[in-house]
Amino acid sequence: MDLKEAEEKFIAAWGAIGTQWGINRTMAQIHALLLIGENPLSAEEIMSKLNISRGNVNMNVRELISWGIVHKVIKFGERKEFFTAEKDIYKTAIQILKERRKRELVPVLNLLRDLESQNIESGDGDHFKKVVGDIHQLGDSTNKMLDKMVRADEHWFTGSLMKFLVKK
Amino acid sequence: MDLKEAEEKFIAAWGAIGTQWGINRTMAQIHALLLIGENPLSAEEIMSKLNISRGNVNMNVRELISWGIVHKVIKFGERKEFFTAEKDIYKTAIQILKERRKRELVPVLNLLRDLESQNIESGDGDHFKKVVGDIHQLGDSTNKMLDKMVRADEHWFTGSLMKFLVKK
DNA sequence: AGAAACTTTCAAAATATTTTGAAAGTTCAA
DNA sequence: TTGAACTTTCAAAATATTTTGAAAGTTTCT
Repeated sequence: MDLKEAEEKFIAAWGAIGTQWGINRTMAQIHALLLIGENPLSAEEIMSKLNISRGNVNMNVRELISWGIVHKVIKFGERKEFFTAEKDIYKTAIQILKERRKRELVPVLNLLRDLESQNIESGDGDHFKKVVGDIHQLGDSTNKMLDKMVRADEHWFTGSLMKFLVKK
Repeated sequence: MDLKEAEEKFIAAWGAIGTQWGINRTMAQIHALLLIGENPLSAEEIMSKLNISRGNVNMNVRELISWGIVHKVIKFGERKEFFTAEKDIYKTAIQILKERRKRELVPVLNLLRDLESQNIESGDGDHFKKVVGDIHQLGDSTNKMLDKMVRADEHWFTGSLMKFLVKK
C-alpha cells in the first residue's frame, strides 16, 4: 500500500467515523485532509482533492475554524487564504472537549437550573424533582471534570491526571 | 408552573438537546418520558403522550433498549409489554459511556491499527505516520480512561476518581 | 475608479434521516 | 385451531440536512 492509498483510506474512514460522531462527513474529511497535509491548503485544493463545491468548502472550513481546530494561514505574497489543522492532537482534543462542553453540556445545565427554580406545586412532583436533581448533580460533576481537563496545561494527558486515570 | 407543565418542558428540551448530541429527537423524548414516569409505560401510552406513531415507538424503544438504558417490564396478568428507563442516572451515564466507546472509539482504534500495519513505502510518509501514531496514542489513552470509569463500581462518580477529577 | 482575484451567501437540488401506518408476524387464551 | 391482542416490519411520505453553483460581496492592485 502506498502513501496516497493510505491517506485516502484515512480520509474516507475519518469521514465515516465523523458521521457516527454526529459530525458531517465533509467536515470530518476536510479535517483529515488538513491534518495529514504538511502544508496549508487553499480552498481550490480542498475542492479538487475531495471533489466538493466551493460553497461546501467555505461552509465547513468556517465551522472547523469556529471549533478552533483549523486555522487560516496567510502566505506572504499570495492573495488567497490557506487552511491548516492544528497538528498537536492533544490540543485538538482539548479544544473539542471545550466546545462540546459549551455546546452540549451548558444548555443542559441551564435547563435543569431553570426547572429547579420553578416552584412546582408539591405532592407528586417528588419523583420528577429527584430525577432533575440527580441529572443536575451528574451534570455539575461532569462539568467540573471537563473544566479540570481543559484547564490543565497542555501536557495533562501525559501528566498526573492521566497517570491517575489510566493506571493499574 | 405546575408539574405537568414542567414535565413537558423537560421532555421537549431533552429532545432538543438530544438532537445536538447526535441522538434523534424522538428517542431522547421517549427516554425523558420514561425517566420522569414512576411507572413503566406501554407503547400505547408513549404513542399518545408524545403524539407519535406505533412504528416510531417500537423502533426507538428498541434502540434505547440496545443502549441498555431502557428495559422491558412484564406486568403479571397483562398481555402487553411495558417500558421503563433505568432510574439510576449514574448507571445510565456509565452505560452510555460504554456504548459510545464501543460504537465510536473502537472503530477508530481499528482503523488506526490497520493503517499502522500497512507497510507504507518510506520517505515522505513520515508526517502521515506521525499523525496516525499520535491519534492512536490519544485513542488508547482515552480508551483506558473510559475503561477505568466503566469498570469502577457504581459509586465511582462519588468515589476517589471523581474526588481526584473534581478537586480544587 | 475599474477590474481581477478572491471569499461569502443562499435558494434550489440532492441526499439522508425520521416518521407513518397498514400489513405481516407472533403469542396466547379459549 | 381460531381469533383477539398484541408487536414488528418496511415501503412510502414527511422532514431535516447537506451540497451545489451562480450571484453578490470584498479586497487589492493598477
